[in-house]
Amino acid sequence: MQAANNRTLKNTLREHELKATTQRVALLKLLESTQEHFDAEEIYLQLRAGQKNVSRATVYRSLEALVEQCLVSKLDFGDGRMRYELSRGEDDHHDHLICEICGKVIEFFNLEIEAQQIAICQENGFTPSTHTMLIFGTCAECRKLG
Amino acid sequence: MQAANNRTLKNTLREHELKATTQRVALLKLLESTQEHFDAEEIYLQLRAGQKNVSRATVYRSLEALVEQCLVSKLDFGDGRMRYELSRGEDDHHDHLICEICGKVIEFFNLEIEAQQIAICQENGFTPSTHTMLIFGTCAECRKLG
DNA sequence: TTCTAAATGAGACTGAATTGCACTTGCAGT
DNA sequence: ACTGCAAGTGCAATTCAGTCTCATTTAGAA
Repeated sequence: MQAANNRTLKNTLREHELKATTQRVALLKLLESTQEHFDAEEIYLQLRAGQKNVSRATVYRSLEALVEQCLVSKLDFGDGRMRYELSRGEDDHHDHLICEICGKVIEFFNLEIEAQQIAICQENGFTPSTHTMLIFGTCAECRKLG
Repeated sequence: MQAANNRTLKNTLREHELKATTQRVALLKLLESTQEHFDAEEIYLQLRAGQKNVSRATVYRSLEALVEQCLVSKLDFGDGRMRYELSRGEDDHHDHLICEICGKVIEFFNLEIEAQQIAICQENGFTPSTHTMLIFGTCAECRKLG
């Protein structure tokens, strides 16, 4: 949404004890500029297309560091590639509807489901840390076209 | 649970238009004998340990065929390997709690969550086909030991 | 028993992700 | 600003799950 400038991005990185390298700033900037869920290769290609010199290894290592600092979320849509999205803070949890036709991703959050999850964990003496919920199917647009 | 004999397993395969090869029978028998969620490599090694000659390619191809026939479910626990479990029929849907310490998997089913999922899909004009829900955390035993 | 489409085995191959190592750079301390 | 060096990067080699090719074998119908 808001286009944070490089200074802000650098500060964000430093606040999380990460060196503010040009590669990391460019990567964060890219993720900030989109609502899409890119995979590592797409991020690599986008950065290259934007005249940034980055290697794949750096993309992977930077993403790992950003995920570790909770600045970025790593998503597994079950197709063999991990996706990444900027996380909007600690309390930004949401789950995903994924269109099997066009690949579109719709985010959602449901308090009732979250509550039930906690209840289920309690029933099983289980202490939850994270959870993921994916609903696959067909989005409205693809349904019309189909 | 019940130990179906080879004859039954062969019939099951034939009912699903799959040739009842020794490899497939052995694979089904293995899955039937456990509540664990093996990955392909574990299945391959178990079959080999049981003096069955099977190749990795056959394990993968057989699992694919069995999943296609809904005799087996393919599960993605997000660690880069797919797990497989015998499915107990069309209406056997359940989700999973996964212990991050010991790897134990607890199955659960919650009608309220299922209902909410349907509601969410309707709100978004989304037609669901399948869904997965994983809750990661620490199981009761590991919590005690921790 | 014979025939043949389907299935298998062995190993080459793919694609995402990781690693080793030499080189570069952000930045803290002067 | 300059310097030192740990942290970060680039490249290429490697790993690892899974897929594919193709020659050989086999289930099961005729």
